[in-house]
Amino acid sequence: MALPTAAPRPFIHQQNLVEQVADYLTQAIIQQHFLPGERLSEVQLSRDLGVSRAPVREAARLLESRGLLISKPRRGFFVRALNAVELEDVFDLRLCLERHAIQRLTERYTPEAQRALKQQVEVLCEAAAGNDGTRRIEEDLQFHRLMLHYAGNERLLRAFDDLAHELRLCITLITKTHEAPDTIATSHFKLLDALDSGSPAACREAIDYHIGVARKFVVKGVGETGDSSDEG
Amino acid sequence: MALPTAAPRPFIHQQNLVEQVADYLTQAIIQQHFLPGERLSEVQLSRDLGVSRAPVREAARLLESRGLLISKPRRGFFVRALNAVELEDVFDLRLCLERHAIQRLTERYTPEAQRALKQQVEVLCEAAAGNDGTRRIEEDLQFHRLMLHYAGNERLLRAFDDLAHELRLCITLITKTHEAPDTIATSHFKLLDALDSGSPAACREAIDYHIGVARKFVVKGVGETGDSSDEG
DNA sequence: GTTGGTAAAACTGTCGACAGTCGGCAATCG
DNA sequence: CGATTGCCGACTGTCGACAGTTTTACCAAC
Repeated sequence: MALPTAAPRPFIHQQNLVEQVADYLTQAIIQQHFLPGERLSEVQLSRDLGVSRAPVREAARLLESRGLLISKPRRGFFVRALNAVELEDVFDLRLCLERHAIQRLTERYTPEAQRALKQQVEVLCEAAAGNDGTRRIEEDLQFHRLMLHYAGNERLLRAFDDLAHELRLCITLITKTHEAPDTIATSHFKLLDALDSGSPAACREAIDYHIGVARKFVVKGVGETGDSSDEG
Repeated sequence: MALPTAAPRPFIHQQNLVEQVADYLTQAIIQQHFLPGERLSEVQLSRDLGVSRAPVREAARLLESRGLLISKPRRGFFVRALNAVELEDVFDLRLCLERHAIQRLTERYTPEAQRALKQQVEVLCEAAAGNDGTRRIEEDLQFHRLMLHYAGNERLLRAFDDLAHELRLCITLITKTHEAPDTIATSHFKLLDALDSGSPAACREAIDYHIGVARKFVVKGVGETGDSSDEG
């Protein structure tokens, strides 16, 4: 069974201008080089990147479908600005998907899945100890991707991946408030314990707690930085 | 809707070419004017529609993000072919989303929502009595969209809308086996009754039953027509 | 100082064209 | 006779350009 390939490029040709532009824009947005609500000029971008407008437009469409950009006809593309309500919605949907996933997972919890998840938690803990905030987030997401993957519904995983782009957006939006390494470890080990117990109720409780913690962190962060509510 | 079988009017005049092309392609795919797995030529399409390749490409990207087309680098776009497993996954995800939605709905079941849903069921029943299969499906989906809407999470609704495109794909794929009008009515009235009762357990049971029925119909249909074995 | 109108600038939507690449076919070689 | 290789056609990826629209800047009037 092929492990899910998370972010950038494990393989495959990167001679694709569209993908390159999309990656560039994604990074730029997540790292806040563009402010939320900011308008992106196609000509400006194509000049900066040294390509024509066609691949820029296609990449922008791609990011629009991922919820990172918003297109307004005859106006152009704008960086998605999440307000508090939308943020709650994102985490609520995440809860919806992961509850379902973990329930399915209890019905097909193979030793292979157990091993892979445990290993990923270790990787995550290692990453959490370091300073690279981006990597910590990616390893965290990768753990959840693994859960979704072993839940045995690829479409469910795709839905999570779609959502993950927005998750990155609002998580890195408040990169200052990051959880302590031991909190992360505890939180994920609880998930593993619940899965090992085989009890759906315990799993549900664990995932509710887990996502609730993450949600609280982000909501708190938005409260501190002030929510970005401007988008006509 | 006048769908061109051989030679469409080579001219579409309205503002948004991309959306028009996307709508045209969506209809054409759903109504099986293109077979699953078939390759779509950009030049051919742009010639037929009387537009340039740029809007065709953008529309194709859009449909790719909706899961109706699949892009292979340097090869072009292919009509998505769903196999049995993917089909199960689609309905499982639908179950995931609607379970969550109906649970939320019980917590905020306003008279307005009640009225709107009831009215939509009546519209649906009326549509079910007629012969227009497409309209019946649309009104059915619209009822569920309303449920998702009144569940109060716009992101959840968007996830459903994304999925709905694939639902249409596999439902109309087997348009012959359509449910009897009274079955549709009964099934939806059960949902309304469950919501009126205010019991989350009853709601969950109702939605599980409802989607289970729909799933069975489609799975049966695929079994009859033979599953469209997929893309390499 | 503010407001309203007009004109210029910038931008998006769309188009046609060119180059690199892929798949298929046929001629050639073992 | 089967496999390999070179060629040909078709197609996608990308580009620069044009037209219509939106935004902005400027100037005049109150």
